[in-house]
Amino acid sequence: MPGIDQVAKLAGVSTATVSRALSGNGHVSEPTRHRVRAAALELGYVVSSNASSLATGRTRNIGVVIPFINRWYFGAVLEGAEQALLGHGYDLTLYNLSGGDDQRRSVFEHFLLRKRVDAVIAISLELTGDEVDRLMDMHKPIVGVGGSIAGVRTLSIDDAAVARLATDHLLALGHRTIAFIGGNREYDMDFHVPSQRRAGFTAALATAGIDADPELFRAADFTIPGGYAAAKQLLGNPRTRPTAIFAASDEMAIGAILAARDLGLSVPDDVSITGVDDHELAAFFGLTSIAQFPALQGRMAVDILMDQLHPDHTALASSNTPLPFELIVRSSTARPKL
Amino acid sequence: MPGIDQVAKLAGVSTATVSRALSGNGHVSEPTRHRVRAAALELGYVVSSNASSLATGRTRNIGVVIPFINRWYFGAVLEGAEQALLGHGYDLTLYNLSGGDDQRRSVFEHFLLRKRVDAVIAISLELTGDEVDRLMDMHKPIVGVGGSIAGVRTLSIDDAAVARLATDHLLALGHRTIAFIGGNREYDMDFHVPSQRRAGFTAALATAGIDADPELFRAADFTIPGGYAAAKQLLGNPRTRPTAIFAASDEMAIGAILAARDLGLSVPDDVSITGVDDHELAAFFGLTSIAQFPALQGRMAVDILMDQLHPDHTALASSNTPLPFELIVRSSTARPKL
DNA sequence: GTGAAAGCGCTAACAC
DNA sequence: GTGTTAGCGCTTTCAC
Repeated sequence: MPGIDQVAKLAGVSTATVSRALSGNGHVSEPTRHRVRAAALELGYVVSSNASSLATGRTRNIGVVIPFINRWYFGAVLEGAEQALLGHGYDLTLYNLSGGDDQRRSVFEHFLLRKRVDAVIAISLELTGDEVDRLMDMHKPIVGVGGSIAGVRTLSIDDAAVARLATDHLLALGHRTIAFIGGNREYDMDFHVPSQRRAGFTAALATAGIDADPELFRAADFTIPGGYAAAKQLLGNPRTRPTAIFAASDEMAIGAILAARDLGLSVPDDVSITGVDDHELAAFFGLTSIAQFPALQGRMAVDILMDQLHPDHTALASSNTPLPFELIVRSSTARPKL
Repeated sequence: MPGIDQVAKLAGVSTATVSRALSGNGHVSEPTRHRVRAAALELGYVVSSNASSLATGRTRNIGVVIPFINRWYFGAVLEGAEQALLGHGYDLTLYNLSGGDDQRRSVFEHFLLRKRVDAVIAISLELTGDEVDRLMDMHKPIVGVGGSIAGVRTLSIDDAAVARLATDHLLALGHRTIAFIGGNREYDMDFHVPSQRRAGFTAALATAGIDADPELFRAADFTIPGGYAAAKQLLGNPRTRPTAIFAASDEMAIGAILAARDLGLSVPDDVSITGVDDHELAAFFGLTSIAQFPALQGRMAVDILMDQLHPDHTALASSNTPLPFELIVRSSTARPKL
């Protein structure tokens, strides 16, 4: 493991020059730069990020805090962020907060504060004022994805608007008896995504002059089996069966499609179904969905951070940037049969 | 951001004592230890991991290199590793190698060598001799999951045995015309998992005195849609239709179940289907599967690393540890109809 | 454009 | 059991 001094010796310059030549900070003549590069290459020299971080105060490492890894949306955001960071020469340190409050506290109190990261990206996590303050105190930029956080730059889709769009699509097709599969309490913790989607759903119905029937609401856990079970309940009773279902996630919508099939109902002839996410399986199931673009969300979070970390910094200190979403109509929705 | 010297001042001791008291290395009297802890707490002091790493040469950070994030198996291994590392006070830096050769090279040449990680876990990646050497040169332990690598401590299931077990299950039920859905070249790159599973399949058939019919083999991409398409081909022709399908992954097996349903075939009455993984959806689909335990695999990899990093080090330098697997029989397999 | 030297914040000998 | 001190390997003024 050669050090900077060996490179300096080999190139016949000082360590200061090596540092400048390799980092691009400060002026070095072309010939010198070349000699240094050659020497570094020959020795297989790679800077020690610790020494460099200690000297500069910057780590080129971003902490990403995320509640799940193995759910499509979260994995996709993570993937997007990872690619973007790698492209900028940054590392990504992953903190998966699936372990409850203790773990969350320990991550915030010990891990993130060790000066190991330059900034943090929080995915679908509503940071507490205290958590934000501690990071701010250390001058660590934060960007949140998936909901707005007081005092923090965030990116999020307008969940109520998403739900309204989905519901309006169903209404426009002529549906009047529309069920909603939302989330249970556990999933409402952080940004109340399920509640907000339900609110948008209810609002859209209200605008169309329809009262939301509490019988047509089911809570589930954002998974395929959860959506399946909820839809079975909704669709099983022929007297109260809705002509359409809006599920707050594509996974649940896919579960609903499978439930309809198992009940001998045809989608969309007997029941129209729509979800949210544009999950990788949505096309396969012909699922009409409201796309949000998780990989893009990850990349955007990184862009904002880079902006904040590197002094072009036009940055608005705190604000929420709305994220794009888009109705993708496939074969799971149609006019209701007369 | 208070430094160690401030803590020292407040506690009325030297920085060395603070370091000892906080890290647990070296002897400090109980009262002193308490005073130091109290001072640290009061100031909100957290060690700078950079300074500490620079001084000790250890980072308490592990690099994890993984080809996919958003596939169930990989996500689960990652999750397992992450939990285990957090528990040991280690950070996890994630390198997702989905971007092709250039990215892979850059990760190995620049990122992993910056002395930022103490060790690396490679998931389903067959490291080249060169990649191994460079890491070894830096005295960085490596553990591989998912296949054996020359000179490296690895954990892997015996893919051929897994396939034999699945095939034997089908044979024991009385099936004689069994199709195999494997992987295409792209998925065979690293540890030849698809080829090995195919070999096990063929071997099991041979033992039963059956020649594998090349018409009953289809390559797919380890996804649900891929398995669906392959199964449609296999099951569509009534003259050549197999009575059972063994898919090299649960995702493909689930696709096959859906294909069978779409063709009006009953599972398992008309066709038995089995997969590998015990995917989180396997139970939902009643899929018979060979479970491997990815989260456990991640945890085991971490345990081995901890062992290697901390001087209990009974460690066998290089060897492959077989991983457990287990047949889980559900409702997707049964005797063939006469 | 380049070099000398003073840190960055901590740890680990080595003394006492 | 605790303090002193010399680094760990870089970066960055400040001179020249």
